[in-house]
Amino acid sequence: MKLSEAEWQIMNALWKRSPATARDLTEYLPKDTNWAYTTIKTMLSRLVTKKAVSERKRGNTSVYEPLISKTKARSKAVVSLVNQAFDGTVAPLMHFLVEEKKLTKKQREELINLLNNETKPGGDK
Amino acid sequence: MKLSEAEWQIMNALWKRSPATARDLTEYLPKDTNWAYTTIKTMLSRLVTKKAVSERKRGNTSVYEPLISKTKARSKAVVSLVNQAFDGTVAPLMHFLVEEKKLTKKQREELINLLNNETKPGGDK
DNA sequence: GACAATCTTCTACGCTTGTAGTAGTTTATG
DNA sequence: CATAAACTACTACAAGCGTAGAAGATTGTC
Repeated sequence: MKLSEAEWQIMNALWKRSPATARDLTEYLPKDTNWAYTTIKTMLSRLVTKKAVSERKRGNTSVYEPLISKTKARSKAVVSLVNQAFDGTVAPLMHFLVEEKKLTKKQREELINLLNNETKPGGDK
Repeated sequence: MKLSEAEWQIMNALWKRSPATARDLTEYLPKDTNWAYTTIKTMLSRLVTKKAVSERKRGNTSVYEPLISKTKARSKAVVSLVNQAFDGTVAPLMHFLVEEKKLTKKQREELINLLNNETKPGGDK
């Protein structure tokens, strides 16, 4: 299941504020996202169809919750990008990031740290 | 200008083999891409319209060439991903890559090296 | 209880994408 | 030259996406 751009917006909002009604979401979407209420509903329905989001009724109002984790979605997205644009392997992407994106000294140090600490177990897989 | 998935395929082929006819491309596309010749032509036309590829005639045959660099396209793609899925900043993506993707010892060392060598100048911007 | 506010479900519509067929034009070949 | 092979330009068409309106059901308020 691949998320479209607009769907990412919704999911991002939902990950921030989990059991949420469509109305709630309006506040958690980027301020420059001026979607009609029904647009949000449409996106939510589509996400429900895709099984990316669950829907449950409280009174006559739907309450939504993500069914896929942010980590999972990110992972998918990264894999797609890598396959599409980086010959299918992560290393060139890393390379690219390190070379192209000027990291601050701090960021660089932090990464080096991360890299030195053997791959840590667990996390939200 | 954002490239679609299929467009990436074409561009990747074109970056590998630059002045190329549609026919040429068939050989540079992933072997599992069994597109009809006219499909490739359609994609190329669309890319020409988008100004991502140039078209010039040799006899009655079109010869195509990329107008945007791979680096540029990659950059765009990374920025999109970051905005969409990583809160707009590169660091979390790096984090993610380092944590989620198990890198080999070698890759890790290489990266540390990269990180230590102050951001080098130039490259194909 | 009547009216307003809110929700929900359906329907819509133009644009992009993936994929390709058709018909007509050029070129190569016996 | 006649015919085949290769190209081009145009058209098509279904699915997905971004965006939202309309009509009907529910609920809150005076």
